[in-house]
Amino acid sequence: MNETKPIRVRFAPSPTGHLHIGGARTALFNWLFARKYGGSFILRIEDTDTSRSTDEYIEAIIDGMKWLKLDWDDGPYRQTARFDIYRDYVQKLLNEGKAYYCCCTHEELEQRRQEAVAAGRPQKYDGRCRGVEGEKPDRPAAIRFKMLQEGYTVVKDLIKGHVEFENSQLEDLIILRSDGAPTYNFVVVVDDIDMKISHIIRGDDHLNNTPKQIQIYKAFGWEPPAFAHLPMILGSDKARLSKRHGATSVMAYKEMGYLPDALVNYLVRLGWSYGDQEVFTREDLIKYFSLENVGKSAAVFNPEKLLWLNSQYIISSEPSALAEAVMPFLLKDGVVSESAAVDMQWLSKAVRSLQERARTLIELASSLKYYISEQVEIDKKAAEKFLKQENIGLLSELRDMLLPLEAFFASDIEKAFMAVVEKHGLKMGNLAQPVRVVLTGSTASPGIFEVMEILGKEKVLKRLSRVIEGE
RNA sequence: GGUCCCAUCGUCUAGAGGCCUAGGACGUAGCCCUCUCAAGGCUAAAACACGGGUUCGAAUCCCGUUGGGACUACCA
Repeated sequence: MNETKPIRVRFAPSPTGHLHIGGARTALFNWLFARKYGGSFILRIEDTDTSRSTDEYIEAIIDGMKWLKLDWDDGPYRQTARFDIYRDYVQKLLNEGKAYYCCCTHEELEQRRQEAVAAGRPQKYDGRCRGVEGEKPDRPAAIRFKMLQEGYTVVKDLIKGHVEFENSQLEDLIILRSDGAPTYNFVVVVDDIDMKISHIIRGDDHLNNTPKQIQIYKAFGWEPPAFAHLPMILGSDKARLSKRHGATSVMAYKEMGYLPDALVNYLVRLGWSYGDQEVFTREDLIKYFSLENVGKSAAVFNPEKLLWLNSQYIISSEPSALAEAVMPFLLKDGVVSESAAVDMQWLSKAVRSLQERARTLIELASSLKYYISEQVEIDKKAAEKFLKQENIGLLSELRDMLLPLEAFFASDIEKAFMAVVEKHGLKMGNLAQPVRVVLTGSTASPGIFEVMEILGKEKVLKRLSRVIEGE
């Protein structure tokens, strides 16, 4: 890449909302790039729009980054803390005649835009204040950057390739608002130079901003960083992903019981691939990641595939780690009152039996209920189908066989169970299903002997008796 | 409207001119396994947007058309 400059990349969200799917993917690619090449990953909060930015959203974004385990080496910087720096640079442009005061009001600007639309002309600032350069006017004035109008600007993008823009299409953009706050296209340039960013990896919604920014770099005599514009993430209707497509906040996925590694794995495959491989550890990703394998076209976010990946991560998790991860969900549901009250070794065993049956931690917690709770609520339809009178007798016989058991392992239980089955010339399922309904409340569960072992003799007998006695 | 980007199964993608009878994954359907449900295994249906070139040969290169998206703020 660049032989001389050290690799430094940044994620620069504006705190006007939670960390969303698109932002997280941008952060992830930057993070991977930094980790891959031993560079630095910088977090910079772009809060120059003070009317829309909040401290709560800064916290929310940081929470999201932490949950995804995207650690940064430098920052978070806040642009509102750097306004003096930006103003100095604005002044410099002013002094050099590369920027000018503009007294056009919002209303005037808006009116001229309307007229341009009506006349079918390009909506571009007409540059009327360009002529009246000089000292600061008495009226409120913004400061515009004098955009070069001749020739064209080339963006050499690591993903999109060679992209040309005609300079005459670029307008004199406002770099300092009349209230003294600098604007995005200006501060982003100053910061990326000041923070010695080597590669700007961001969404391709910024591709059109890039030639404007390149002109600002040039006005200062700065060498721009390398650019890499990532394709967008779309909703199912191919429109830009937004709230109406469902959950877009990263933390919403935490609450829905997704594992951060699963979400990271899903996100990285949106626009990037490594042959036919679908599941990657973090180490894999760092090892294999490359901007060269990033695609150019937008990707539709597919919740089904994310769900599948999550199930894969749940299956391959350590039961003990999963038990820890599911605890907040058990507490939230009131299944357990305090985590200290749970035997984690036992819980891990219960979790292990459910791993390949739960796609999210919520599903896991939900199934765990029938292991943990004292009694179980029996599904009405399941009861109608399997708890008929003739089955109650079988349950009673099974209870009699279980009663004297001293060891209550699956193998012991199976012997008792099979004795009843064989005595009546039944099939396994004839007894397994009624027992399953009694013990778990539903017709679907892990293997019945395993369920019984995990529940333990006491709970098993209690639940059987409750049904046999018809309470 | 203008500027820019993009275009392989429904979706994510492999594919860097002959390895393509277009591969994998999710989802869907069927079968196997089986005490249920999963997981797992096998199988199936499913795509190179269209039209012109270039070439002995094009999913791959070029042009156009169409379609989608982004930007077009004193938002970022």
